[in-house]
Amino acid sequence: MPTYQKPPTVNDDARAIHIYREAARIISEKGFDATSMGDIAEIVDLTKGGLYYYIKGKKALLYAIMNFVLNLLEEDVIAIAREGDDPDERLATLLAGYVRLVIDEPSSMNILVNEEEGLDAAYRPKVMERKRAFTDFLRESIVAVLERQDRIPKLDPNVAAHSVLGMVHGVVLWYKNDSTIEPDDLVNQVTQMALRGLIVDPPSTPDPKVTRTDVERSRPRGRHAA
Amino acid sequence: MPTYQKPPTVNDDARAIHIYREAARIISEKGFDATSMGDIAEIVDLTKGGLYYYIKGKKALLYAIMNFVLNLLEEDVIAIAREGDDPDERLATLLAGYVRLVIDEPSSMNILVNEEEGLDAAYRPKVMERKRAFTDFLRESIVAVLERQDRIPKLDPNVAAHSVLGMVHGVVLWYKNDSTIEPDDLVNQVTQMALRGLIVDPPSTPDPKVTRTDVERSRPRGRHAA
DNA sequence: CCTATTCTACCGACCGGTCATTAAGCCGCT
DNA sequence: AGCGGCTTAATGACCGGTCGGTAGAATAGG
Repeated sequence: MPTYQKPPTVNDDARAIHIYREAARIISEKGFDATSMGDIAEIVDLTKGGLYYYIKGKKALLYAIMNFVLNLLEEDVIAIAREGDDPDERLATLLAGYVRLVIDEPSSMNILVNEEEGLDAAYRPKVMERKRAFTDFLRESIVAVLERQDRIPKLDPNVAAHSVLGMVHGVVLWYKNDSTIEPDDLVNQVTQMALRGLIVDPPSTPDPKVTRTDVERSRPRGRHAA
Repeated sequence: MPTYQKPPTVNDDARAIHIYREAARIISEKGFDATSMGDIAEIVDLTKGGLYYYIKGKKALLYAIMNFVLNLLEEDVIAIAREGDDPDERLATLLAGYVRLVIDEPSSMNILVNEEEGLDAAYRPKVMERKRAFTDFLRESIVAVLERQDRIPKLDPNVAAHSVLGMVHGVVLWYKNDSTIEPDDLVNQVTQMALRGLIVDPPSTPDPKVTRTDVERSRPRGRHAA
């Protein structure tokens, strides 16, 4: 049992993060199953064996990526939306923040949404619970808005919530940053479309300053994190 | 060049169709890569080898499933929407038909949307072209509607089209037929939500009689079809 | 300051297993 | 007898994961 503990070097951390991000990118492109550990090793200039110095296993890697983006979701989107009092404003903030997250972290978000079957059975419930918490919050926010209107025909909050989710998740499948439309514009348009589907007279999209995703705060930390 | 053509027997055809549909179901549940030929053989009561009497290969199977649902899309959704003259009505018909298709054929639709990476490079362009044609038609239908309004801020037709697509595709991920909401209801609500996002004063959802998907007309035909 | 030891970061070979695909042959029906 | 419909068995590719080993940097001892 060594008494000396080496302080964590900056480089270790940077290397690990680099691996997580590159892995997320390639997994998002090719799919989890179709991406081999060799593929991942190659793009971070390691051999497969070397990769296992940083990564516990393929399943753990997937779980780590999902946790990374779930942290962002809770800290930078949900928490901020919770601060709002007015239901309309709250929903608008929530939606804008969520769209921004999808734009800022398309790879991880894509994986979170589309690769749940690849999760280890031991991890799955934890991820599902956190996803459910978000869906619940979104649905409640929608209900609060719908209650102040008398729409005919009645809109089922569950249908509404999932429709909005689908709309936002779809962004990851087609939006490329180099296209003609700016990220801020996209956030605005998608948010407005969703709100108009729900609210008769929606507020304008909130100021983007509060919705910018803060990557640094939620990255995976330490070796074999997650 | 044979002069005699064996007429297609009912049984061959029925068995093949059964295989396609069961395969679509299980692939949609577990994902294409995670579904082995053994899995598919098992649920249709064959051995892996026996399956190859009906199927040319795994890639061809995927391609066949996609073609099956693309045929439905073109024959039962696009064609009918094209008949409408009024832009608002046309868009409403198109959306309702598309939602209905997603509800009627969730497995194949899920595969069409989410398993494109698994396609053989030789097949991919053909599938992409047909998907693009649908997206184009949807976008044009949206443009025709938007042109009659003066919305501020301007809605990008591309953003609008893809948002609507995402919304509808999302249905497949959460809607279970045994839930409290009826399929007709769901078609109505999703269509209305999408239209409200686009149109100030949308028409009501069209009569469902014209939008019921006709499976028999677009199934894969013959041995090793596709 | 020099040497011995330990630790970090990584390599390359390899293993057990799974998978898609194919070949050869068997069985029952006509 | 012959063929359609199927089974059994084998093959080769690939994959996730393990392991022994090692160059070199860091640390400790004298």
